[in-house]
Amino acid sequence: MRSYRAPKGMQDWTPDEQRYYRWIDETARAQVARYGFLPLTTPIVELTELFARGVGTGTDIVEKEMYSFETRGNEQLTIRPEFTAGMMRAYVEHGMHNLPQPVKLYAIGPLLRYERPGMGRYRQHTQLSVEAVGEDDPALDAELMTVAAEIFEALGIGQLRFLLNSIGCPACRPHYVNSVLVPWLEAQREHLGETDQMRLEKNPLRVLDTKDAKVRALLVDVPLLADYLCDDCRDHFDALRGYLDRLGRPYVVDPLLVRGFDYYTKTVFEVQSDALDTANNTLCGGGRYDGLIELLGGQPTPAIGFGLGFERARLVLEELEIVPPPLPETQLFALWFDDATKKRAFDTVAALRQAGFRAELAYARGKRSFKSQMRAADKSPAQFVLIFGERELAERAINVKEMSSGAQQRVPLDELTEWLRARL
RNA sequence: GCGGCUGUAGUUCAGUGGCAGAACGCUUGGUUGUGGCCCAAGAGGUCGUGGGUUCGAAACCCACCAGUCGCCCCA
Repeated sequence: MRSYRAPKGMQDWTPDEQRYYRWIDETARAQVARYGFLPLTTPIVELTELFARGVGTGTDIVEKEMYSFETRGNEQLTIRPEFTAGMMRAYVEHGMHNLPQPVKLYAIGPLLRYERPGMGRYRQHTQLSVEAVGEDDPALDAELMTVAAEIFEALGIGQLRFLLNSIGCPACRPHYVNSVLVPWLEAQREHLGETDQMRLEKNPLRVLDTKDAKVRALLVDVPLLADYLCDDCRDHFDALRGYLDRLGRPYVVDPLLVRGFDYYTKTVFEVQSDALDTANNTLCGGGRYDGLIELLGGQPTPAIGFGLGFERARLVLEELEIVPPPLPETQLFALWFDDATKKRAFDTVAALRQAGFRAELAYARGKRSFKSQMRAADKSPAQFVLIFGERELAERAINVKEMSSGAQQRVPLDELTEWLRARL
């Protein structure tokens, strides 16, 4: 029989790896809570139409990366490829515009995208998504970028690059794209590679994001959106930079930074790490999406959010040799000699667990040498080994051995709990 | 989806046409009740999968699958 593997681009989180994800999860929750963000859990699937409309029919995600299916009831559903559309659907559905604004929400969970997997890119991956809805104050933009930074700092990850840009709004971007950028790019058309020519047709802004070195060189002269922003977008961007400067938070304005979702307006940002020398070095990406909620049938409502990838954060932690705090591990390990002492060990371990200790028993179907049991105890993380012998059985006591020192002491059973509490 | 590289034990890898290997890890034992070091024994592999070439394939050829690097795109 053939053995099974996890589906392509998907991975198990083994016990050894759990500590990374638990730590990232707990750290993220603690950091966003300091800013008043509250957890929101949405379904892992939504109507396909929600993503088509929200993310944009022209995007790669909607065009070729969604896990979509039809239910027995003929609903067209899609496993979420991102969080924002579903969270905004929930905002509208639950009338959260009636709450004090902004409504600050976060979600953590798996997303699925049918992509070609590689290091740092998986078909199923995990994100923290942080969204603040109902407010267009650039101070909020600054705070959102800051909380992202603080999550990484709390994890001990430094050496990050914060890239920032404004991609304008429906009042100014179309004019720039149609009347300035496209004509300029058309004039350079012969120098563009195949993919950049395609982008020029489909999504001209993305040509700015090219990895083609020749095109990048040309782009030093490209007219920048920054010079064509409307007053509102310019004021917003200037104010955001002012707030970031007040915080002393370093960032780089990258006038060529654009992002893949159709819904972004004004602020876009990315956090990259030099610790990852792959192409997938973006740890965190986000931006403002002031038009999305109206697009999904709600009142016109400004909003901003970002996504932070757990798998990539973990890769950086490993690369930097940052070891997460351990999960709760076994404190006590009980050994025995024969049937009678094993029963006493079994009972005592059960009682110790009831008392709140993490305790394990040496197992064997029948006999097992004491040495073998002691080796098992040595491999366990237990600090103390509880030894149940015939002599101790008679005296209603046990020997407690501290593994780090090898020191051993006889403790009456009645006093065991107290004795251990004083030491663990 | 396109192109390059790589798939041998749980892990890291050796083996380049002639018996499937090493190290580490794992299990058990090393005599009457004590771990780490050491010693011994053992378990664990359809050599990624399927086809082809050959007297003979882990090795050579093809396809597929998976991983990885780059592109596309993204966390």
